[in-house]
Amino acid sequence: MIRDDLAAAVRNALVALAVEPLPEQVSLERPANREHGDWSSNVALASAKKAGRNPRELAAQLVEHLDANPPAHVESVEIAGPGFVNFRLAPTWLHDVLADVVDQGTAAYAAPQLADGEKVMVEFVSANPTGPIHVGNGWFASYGDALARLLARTGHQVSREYYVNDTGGQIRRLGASLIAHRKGEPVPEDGYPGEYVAELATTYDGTDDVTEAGQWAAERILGGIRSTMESIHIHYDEWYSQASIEESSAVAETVAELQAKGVITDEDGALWFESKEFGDPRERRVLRKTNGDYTYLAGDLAYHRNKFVTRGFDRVINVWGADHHGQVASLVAGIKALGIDGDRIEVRLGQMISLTSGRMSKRAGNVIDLDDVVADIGADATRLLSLLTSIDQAVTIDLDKVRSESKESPVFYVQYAHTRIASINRVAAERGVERLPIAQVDLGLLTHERELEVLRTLSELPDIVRIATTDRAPHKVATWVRELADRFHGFYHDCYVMGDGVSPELTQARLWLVESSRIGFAIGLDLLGVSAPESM
RNA sequence: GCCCUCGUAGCUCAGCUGGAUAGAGCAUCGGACUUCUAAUCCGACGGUCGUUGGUUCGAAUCCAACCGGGGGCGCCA
Repeated sequence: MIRDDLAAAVRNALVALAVEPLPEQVSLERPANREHGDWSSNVALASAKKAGRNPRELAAQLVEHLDANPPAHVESVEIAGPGFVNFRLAPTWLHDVLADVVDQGTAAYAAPQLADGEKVMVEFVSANPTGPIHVGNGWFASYGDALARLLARTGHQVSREYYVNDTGGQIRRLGASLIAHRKGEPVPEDGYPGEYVAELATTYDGTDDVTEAGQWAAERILGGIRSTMESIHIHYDEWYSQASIEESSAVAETVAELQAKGVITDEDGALWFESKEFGDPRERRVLRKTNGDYTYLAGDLAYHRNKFVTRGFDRVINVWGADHHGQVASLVAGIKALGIDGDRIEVRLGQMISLTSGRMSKRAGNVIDLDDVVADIGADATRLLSLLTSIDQAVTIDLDKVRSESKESPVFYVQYAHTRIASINRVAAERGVERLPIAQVDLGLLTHERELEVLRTLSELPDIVRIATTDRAPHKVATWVRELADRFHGFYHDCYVMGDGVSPELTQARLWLVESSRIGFAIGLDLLGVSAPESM
């Protein structure tokens, strides 16, 4: 990598100049402004003070040294501003990038191995099976799946999981609603008035037991959720039943283990977990109620003990909506109390998704089913739309706008760029133009600014993948893919691959540039779970 | 009240482990189709980065306070 080469050269220069102490890292970045060169280092600014030197003088000495011993591809080194060291490179460094992309291909390019097979579970959505999932759930679904894809690409062994809350009060309320519908009675105040319940009621032939009815309905609703997930290409490895945990001895065992560790107190016949000792801002939490029932927290702790201890996951990432924020501290406290390193659990809280018509609520009747959106704009647009923004952002969706603009959406923009690649290859085949082995092609002919922009963008992908993974921020990949599409459209417009006086040699070089772009799109779109069509 | 989170262009959002003149799409206005399909490209317009202080050579980015939006503080799940 060019950056490593440049960093090494700068480091050597610092050593030669006897700079003490040497900075731990020599940072090299791509300046926002092209006039500042291809790569820039602030090392003189960053280390001058500690070394007791003047930043500009240090920078000048660095430049002098680097000028005398220029790294590969470097055309000039300049000092700028308060003490930046700017490198101007020959386009050959980008030709190396092209060769590198093609050489490594979709499987290996931009696949930094950040872990050595670490077993990580991503649990996401896990919406109660009391109704179809809505666009807000879909937002987190796309996020969780894309994050799982990133982790898989970077050397993690990933498992996707949906925790099915198929027991408890909301299931009984669902059952009560179902029975009310069947009897033609009004749905209870705290019940589920949705039409889907009425529809289910017409086929329910079980007893009037609310639990039985609720479980029956939940199973059917969950079936719908599964197919909705499949429709946006999300495949869970496990649909883990809360009931299965609670019906097993796992909850009692977990609480007993905590008791054995002396972090449980018994008061008024209830068992309390002294959670504050483990970082919970709340003093303590009930694990077993006076009536003998275990609380949700107890079940959740048993579930997480199962994830770590029984199933042996090294790391667990839970993707939750911000409305579950209150649960985090207690859960983490409980995990620590069980003797599990708190660093092994991560809870990513996504900000709430609202509609321009207000926050989605069943009462307000403005819940939009994910199915409807997928039917409207398609799986790809649904996924990319949600992956364009960070989950830290509380977004507002204007559904009418999404529908009316879907033809001008980023999805079409990106996919259209990809189809242009296919189209170039198709026309090349029609005209009998064959791509020669890259070793026989003079990539040095690629000097048009549009060509170089494409290659610069491709050069950034490995960093993007790394940062998107460590920041748990797949939207960075989406931003990158859009940029690649932007660059490629520019190239397509200004640089014909065939005809129009383009020499056969230049055609060859450009065909390889097209191929490297194809690889870039393939990697980026696959990480997002968006398809890369050959035609539209 | 306490805790978390967000506040960037008319709208929807990038940029945030500090870097040099803050970006994109949409909207508005104006250009480019005999080409590998214009679902594209080029240009213009548009911002005291919520406010005020602080740290720093340098702050949209870090810190503090305040203002505003959202969320959370159950023997619900």
